Amino acid sequence: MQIKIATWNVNSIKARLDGFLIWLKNTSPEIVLLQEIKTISENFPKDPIADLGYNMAIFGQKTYNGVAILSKFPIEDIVENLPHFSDQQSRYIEALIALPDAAIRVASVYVPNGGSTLDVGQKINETTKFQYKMDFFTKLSEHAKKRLEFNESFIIGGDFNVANENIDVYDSASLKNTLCFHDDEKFQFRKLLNMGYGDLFRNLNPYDGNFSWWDYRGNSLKLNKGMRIDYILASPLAMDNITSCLIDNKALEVEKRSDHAPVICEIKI
DNA sequence: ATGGTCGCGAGGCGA
Repeated sequence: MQIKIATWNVNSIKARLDGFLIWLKNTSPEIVLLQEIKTISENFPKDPIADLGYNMAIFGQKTYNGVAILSKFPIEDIVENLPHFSDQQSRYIEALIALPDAAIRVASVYVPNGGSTLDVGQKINETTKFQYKMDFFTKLSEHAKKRLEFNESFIIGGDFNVANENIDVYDSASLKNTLCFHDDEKFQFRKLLNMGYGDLFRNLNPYDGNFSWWDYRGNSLKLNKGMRIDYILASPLAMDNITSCLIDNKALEVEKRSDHAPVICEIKI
């Protein structure tokens, strides 16, 4: 069988609900990894999503952040938060999806934005936010490394808040070492690649400079001044069975759009 | 231009 897995930073599930439900019905992924749902779990719009045939694992938070996993198949072994990281913010949820004749582990991750980089003249709390981002990445790497010992299909999708290569940003020269394109952030992200996880979009589309996020400000989407900061990463075992990966820009052709586009992959099971 | 535009929640913060 072949299944479709999508990741999407929706920037509030409630503000996005109408368009999201249409997209969900039309796209019909077997598994959806959501970030920035911006609601506590109790207020997540479960009913209309369940009506479309989805089970849900929701790790919400008031006002900010919040991640979730939707699945047409049973959701088991749910992990909330990165192990060994006492996080006040809801940014990581992982689960085992029980497919008919197999299982696949998936995670939805929302890496901290970082506030600003450690360049000269930044405020103390801003450097704290950047350090929090670095710490989060370190714990994510440690956990991802440990998961490789399972030797199973493991998919990590989400908003990593870093563009990895020059073609992943609209102007690599002017953005050099700015937030989300800083060498320290790339180093953290590349640790995941170097230990064996594959960046699906980049592996299947080596030269495509597509973006996944555009700032609401400055008419960025129309000018295509974006960055590719949303990824689907796959463990080596899963990597061998990926058949496609695309960024679904059409999902942003709605009145109330997110500032992120979904990323969708297909995998043979 | 130390701005801009969203979402949350009801003023200012976070992105």
